Amino acid sequence: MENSKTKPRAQLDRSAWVLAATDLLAKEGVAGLRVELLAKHLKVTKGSFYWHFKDRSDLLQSVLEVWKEGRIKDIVKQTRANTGTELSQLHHVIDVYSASRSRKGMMIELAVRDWARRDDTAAAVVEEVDTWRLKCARELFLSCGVPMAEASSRSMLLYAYVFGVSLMFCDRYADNLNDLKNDIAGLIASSSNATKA
Amino acid sequence: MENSKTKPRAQLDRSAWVLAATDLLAKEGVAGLRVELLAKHLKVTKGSFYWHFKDRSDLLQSVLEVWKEGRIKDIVKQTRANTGTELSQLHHVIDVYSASRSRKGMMIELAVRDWARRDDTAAAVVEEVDTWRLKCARELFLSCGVPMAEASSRSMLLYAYVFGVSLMFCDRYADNLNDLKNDIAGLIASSSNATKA
DNA sequence: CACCTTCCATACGCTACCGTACGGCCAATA
DNA sequence: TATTGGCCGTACGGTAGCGTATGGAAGGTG
Repeated sequence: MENSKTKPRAQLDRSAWVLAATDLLAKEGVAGLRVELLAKHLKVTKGSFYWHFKDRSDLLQSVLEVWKEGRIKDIVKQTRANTGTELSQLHHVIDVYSASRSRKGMMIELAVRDWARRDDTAAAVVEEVDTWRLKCARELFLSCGVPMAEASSRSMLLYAYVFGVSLMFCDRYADNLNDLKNDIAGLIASSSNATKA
Repeated sequence: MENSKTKPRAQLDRSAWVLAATDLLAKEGVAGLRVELLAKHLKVTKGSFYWHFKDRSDLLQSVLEVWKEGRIKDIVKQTRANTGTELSQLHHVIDVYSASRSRKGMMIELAVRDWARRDDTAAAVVEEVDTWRLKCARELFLSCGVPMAEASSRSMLLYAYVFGVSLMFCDRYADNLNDLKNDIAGLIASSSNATKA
């Protein structure tokens, strides 16, 4: 019989560790993702950790892998547009990836990207995820009738904006932050060549 | 007589430490900014460090302060536009702050912003710098004839894009990266209401 | 020359962390 | 019930980093 999750003494497996590690990564960054601290969060000792993982970098590798798969699955789901609704789908993507929407997801995203600035493995993962996202967004723009070059530019602008705005503390500027974000979404998505939003 | 900088045995002062610390910050992030490592880079021991600084956080505080002053001075310099050239001035700002232009400056910027995600002091500094930058950019847009709300939106978009694109590894995507960046700059700066670019 | 101030080196204790060795608990199975 | 293997606790050595204490070199000043 499988482990019932009602059991107080649930055994930990790799995925539980990776999940908790991702949480800690979001809060503290890669440098703060330490195995003994993580073990304390999971109410066990590192003896458990070194049973499931060869070493710390083994965990980090798994965190990256799981994050990559999740992000790729997510982006294809979010950009699967029904014909004729591509424009609203674009706004949906901007909205979903907007910082305040899923704060935790964005914290992970930023931690991974900062990680990637100094680690080639993480950089490769980020690059792969970006490639998927840019590809999906570009196709949405193309479906809206935007020409190829502009579709590429707007896709890049879209994601650069989404990540960049989460690096700013814009929560403290505008009284009407939602209006401002809607305006910006309009600037990114509304094309001069395609259907007027 | 003051210390001549030609002396091989130049005494270190606070600013020399802060300068080197900023370099290390750019490379390794806040977590990697350690005093003994920094001392090794400066070919001295930490005995010197603790003469000039009370502790590590004293150094970090100074790094933040110096960075803030430098960024504020820089932004008012970069956005001081002659009448009639505001639009080209906007493109200039985008170009200057673009990632590949001043790689080192952007690495510092990203390190500080990641730092600010977990430190309130750093967050306050970043917020102050952002306020200045947004204000200066907004005024440029206003000078171009863009209405107030749109000027705010475009300013936010501008900086979010600039920081965000430096988080992406776009060097590996486009064969014609410059064209793509120019296109994006056009999207940000060219307004539907103001003078056509 | 004697003396003081400035700046740095050395040595120390302390903590946090990594990875390993090994022993113990518990459930499943024969 | 006896045994086995999966999972975890404990203890250890080793490293890196922080901050302190203290001594020493170099240069200015009386």
